[in-house]
Amino acid sequence: MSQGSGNTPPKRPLTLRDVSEASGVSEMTVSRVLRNRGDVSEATRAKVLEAARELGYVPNKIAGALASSRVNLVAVIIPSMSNMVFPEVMTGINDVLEGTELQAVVGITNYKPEREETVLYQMLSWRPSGVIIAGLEHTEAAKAMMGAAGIPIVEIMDTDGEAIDSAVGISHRRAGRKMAQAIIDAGYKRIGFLGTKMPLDHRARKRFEGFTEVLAKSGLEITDSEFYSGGSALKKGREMTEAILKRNVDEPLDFLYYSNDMIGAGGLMYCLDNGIDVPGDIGLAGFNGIEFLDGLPRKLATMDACRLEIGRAAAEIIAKRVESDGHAGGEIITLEPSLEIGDTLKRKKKPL
Amino acid sequence: MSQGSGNTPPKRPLTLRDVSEASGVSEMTVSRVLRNRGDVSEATRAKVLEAARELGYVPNKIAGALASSRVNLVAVIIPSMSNMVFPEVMTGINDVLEGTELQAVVGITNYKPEREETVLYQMLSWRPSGVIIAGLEHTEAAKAMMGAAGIPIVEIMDTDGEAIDSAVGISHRRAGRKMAQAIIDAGYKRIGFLGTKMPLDHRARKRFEGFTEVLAKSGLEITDSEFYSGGSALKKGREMTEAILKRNVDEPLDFLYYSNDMIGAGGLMYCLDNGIDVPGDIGLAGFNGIEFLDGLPRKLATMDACRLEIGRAAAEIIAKRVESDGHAGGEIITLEPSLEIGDTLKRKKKPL
DNA sequence: TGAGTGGTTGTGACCGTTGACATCGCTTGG
DNA sequence: CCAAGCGATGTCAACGGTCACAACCACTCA
Repeated sequence: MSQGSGNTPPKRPLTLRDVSEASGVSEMTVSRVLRNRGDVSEATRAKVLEAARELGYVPNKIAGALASSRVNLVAVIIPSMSNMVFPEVMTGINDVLEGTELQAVVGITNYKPEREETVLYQMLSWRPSGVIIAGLEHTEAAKAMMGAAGIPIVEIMDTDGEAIDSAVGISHRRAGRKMAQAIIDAGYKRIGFLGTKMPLDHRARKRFEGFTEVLAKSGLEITDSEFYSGGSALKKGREMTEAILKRNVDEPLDFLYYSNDMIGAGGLMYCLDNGIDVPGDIGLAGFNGIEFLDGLPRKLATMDACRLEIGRAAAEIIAKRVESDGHAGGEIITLEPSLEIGDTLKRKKKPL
Repeated sequence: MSQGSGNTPPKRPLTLRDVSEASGVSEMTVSRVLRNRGDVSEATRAKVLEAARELGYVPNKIAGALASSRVNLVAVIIPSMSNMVFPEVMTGINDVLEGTELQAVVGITNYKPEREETVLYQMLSWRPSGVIIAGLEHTEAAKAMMGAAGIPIVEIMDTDGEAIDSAVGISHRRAGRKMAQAIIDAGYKRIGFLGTKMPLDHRARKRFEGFTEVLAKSGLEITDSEFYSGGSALKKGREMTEAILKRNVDEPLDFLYYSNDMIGAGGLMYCLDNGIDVPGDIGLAGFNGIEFLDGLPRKLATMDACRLEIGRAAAEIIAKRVESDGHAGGEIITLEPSLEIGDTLKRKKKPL
């Protein structure tokens, strides 16, 4: 329990005034130098920078933001950070934002609408330049806040629904349909579905809806299904797969559709460990296209959710709007998810 | 490209003044109501809340923070978000912070010291209440900034070195030593090492150093090694394992130590796919203890890095300091990583 | 020589909220 | 009956910057 710092006892926090006194110019000039704004002679610029460095001055953005009513923050509100999908969206966002003055600030909702509302409120109270938020489903209050915020709002991941302002994503219904069609085309008939308990995962639900819809058109329906929540997705995938297969030994399933790649990978491993021929005995498919799949013994069929691209596009919309100061908005970008057949979805007919 | 909002055209952003006028009291009273501070009669409180809700007023924390010089933000600076270790640290931090007024703000450095310096500067310019930063190695400028910031600083993950203020972590040297000892005790002799190219991953380096140190004491040394950077860790693990094994066919290796669990898992899968008996022919171990391992066909030996606990403890230090307003500091917490033998590290002697 | 010019620097108001303190209207007790 | 006491509310000056504009400084050019 010793004293923290060693050299300069930093009593009162430094301000522009300190730097201005140390360098013999006005605060305004210091401000200009530090922001590279307006003309300042090379001589004074050097003098000021030297003094600032010397003192270890760090500008106070709080004061700056208040005075200029400009905040270079973009609020990013997502449900989770621990499932490989949103980190990649973040990467896309950051890629784009790095080329601008903007800075992302992340809030996590854990898939809880009330939590989302709180987080949104917190973030808006910092008056960010824009909001990127996952999904189209929000509480009424949240929608109202975003509608009234007067800043660009981009809802990401999903375009099956009505956007408040702009949106970037894929149609999950369509993704579900597309996968169903591919499975049907490959000749599978007895299909099992494995996924999260969905009440709050709207995108998984929409995929499921699209999926069953297309099955129905071919006179098929889900033969059995299995749901989970929490825990290690890989392990859950194993367990659920075991459960669903053992439950259907008489008339065995010939395909398993997983609502995400991680449980799909678990299922794949279960099958391989137990000598089940994939895709001979049974076909498998997941959703997301996580790079992680590359290392598996067999490549799981999946559908790329365009995560990186979604992040990029969303950030670009914000950046553009901030720059042009324009209140145009209302841009909707629907990306097309690509089906990746992999090794686990090929059978009788040639696919697609 | 239509107009965004529908109902209330939000021209000028709302302020306390708007609410005060709408409810017929002074701005100060509104402020008090909204912060639950000081005595306000039940009647006015209700009136004010009603007006605020009606208008959709969101307080401006920028102005609030400036006036009160109190910012409920904690800067969290970490190298990456896409490798399963830091997300869990974040979870620990958030767990604790949720019980306080504090709010974490994350900055990502991508393991680049200059980037870390920039991010730190950016975050400090928001005058956060504390900083949680990964590692003990920083640029001189970064150290200077933190030393002079006058707020609690907690360096996490590692305690092999000198902390600026407080620190929470494990000794990676010790972790490396411990693993080496376990491997030696199990009777393995020809040991390969597989890891990241380490110049910037100080913690991996320290584990490596501790590891070789103990080997040396038993008259052993690393027989061969293999390094990678970027890409899917699982796949890289496979590839590197194949490479290192094929390079040593004459005198085969009997153990592979991986610098993280993900490449370890890839290695494990390679071995299983190729009929190599684990741990009979060869033993394997990783590092981190990611839950993901639970789903693998065989449980990889690993060492838990106490990620959740580190996050929690760090957040607690900050919370305590903020609350007590105390400038005590200098607290160092060294956690003890636990060895998990799993299925891939047992052979001649019985382990530990 | 004096007005015009353009680059540099300073001045004072203001951003929206909070802290400290003053004020107001009432109840209370000697 | 009045001072004290108290809860509820208002006033005003910060907080640390930035903005718009004024002022100043050579110089140039007629």
